[in-house]
Amino acid sequence: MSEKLIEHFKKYVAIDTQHETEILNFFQPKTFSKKANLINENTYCKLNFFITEGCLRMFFVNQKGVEQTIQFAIENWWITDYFAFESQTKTEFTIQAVEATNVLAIDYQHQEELLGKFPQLERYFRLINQRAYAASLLRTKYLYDFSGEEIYQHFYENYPEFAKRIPQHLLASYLNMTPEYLSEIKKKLRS
Amino acid sequence: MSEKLIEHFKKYVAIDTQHETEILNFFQPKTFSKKANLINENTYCKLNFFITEGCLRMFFVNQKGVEQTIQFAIENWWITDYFAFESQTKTEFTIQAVEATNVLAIDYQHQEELLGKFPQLERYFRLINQRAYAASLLRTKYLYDFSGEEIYQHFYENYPEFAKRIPQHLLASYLNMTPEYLSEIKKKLRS
DNA sequence: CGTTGGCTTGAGAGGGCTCAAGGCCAGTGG
DNA sequence: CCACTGGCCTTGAGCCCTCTCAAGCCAACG
Repeated sequence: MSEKLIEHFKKYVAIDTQHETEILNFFQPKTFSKKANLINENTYCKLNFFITEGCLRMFFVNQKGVEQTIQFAIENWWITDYFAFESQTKTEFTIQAVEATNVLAIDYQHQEELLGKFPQLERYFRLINQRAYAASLLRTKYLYDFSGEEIYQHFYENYPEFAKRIPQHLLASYLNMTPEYLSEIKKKLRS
Repeated sequence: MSEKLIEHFKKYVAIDTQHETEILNFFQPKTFSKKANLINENTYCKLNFFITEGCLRMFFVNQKGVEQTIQFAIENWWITDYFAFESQTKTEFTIQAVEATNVLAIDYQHQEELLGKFPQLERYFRLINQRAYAASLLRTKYLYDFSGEEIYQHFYENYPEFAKRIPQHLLASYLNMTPEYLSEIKKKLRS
């Protein structure tokens, strides 16, 4: 399971084989069943998660009381509320398992220690963050430019297998529309 | 002018005084007048910019042919299309000066060289990217949760001086609404 | 086999858009 | 220094995309 993380590191930076175990020792493997919460809204966000298997989502409860998913994460992705994680404050988000999920968790102090000991990982995380940031901006672009129908089509064409993997109402909440409206769009596209 | 960059580095990592000049030599100071383009859509995005004075915006032309601003950047911010910058591909965005603006520019190769020579800057950029990413997610949250009126109010309450600094139609395009509708909101809030 | 959660359908409503026109101010050239 | 022009902001009417609300249906699960 843990090899996935080392493999992922190695896509970006060099890691000595002899250090692999030491690096992995900084992490805590955890398993969560479907719908379990990894981090709760309004609590301190102490952990950063690397997903080795499964799928997580990050959501908040909007003014109307409805859960809005702002992010999904699957195998080989990192997820946490970086703002709360870094500043050691309470988060506005909940991170929840969409499926049964295995993660490697690391807390802030261990992460700092790890980065101090293996500075090349600063580069790894810089690149990861940069990508995540770029992806987030692209997402904003789509939300600005596309109608609901186009957003769904775009998503479906680019991630067909993922669209099937998650419940429709979660996809709707990620695409920023009601489940009813998503249903209507799908019907329209079918015909 | 250039001291601003060193100062900014020093907020996050340690820099030896004796290295400051060497570091600054990696950068090229540039000045742009209002409405000048720093990077054009559909060209290679070779530079990363640190703003020492002024204000830039990043926009794309949407399907209807209208410019949509997806980001502003002011003093002490970095801006580029990281996706195109990192992958050396053409960008979908234009970066333009909102006011007369001074920047320090660095191209991809020089940045890599700089990071190789001063690895502590990997940490600096990791933290910068992490913040940018966190901010981008928060922005998405606001767009998901708030109505146009609330988005404007929120922006105005949090950045009153900035709201006055930029033209209204650019603010409208950043807030994802038409200038006409922004005008209507302002009228409503006035009364 | 009954209950519950998720998906679908449909009618009605409204937030935000489009289009078109008018007014105001700043910058430019004479 | 003044007139003119073009860009920006405002107003209003009409419309459409997407939401709300309410009901029905189906599959999964205890």
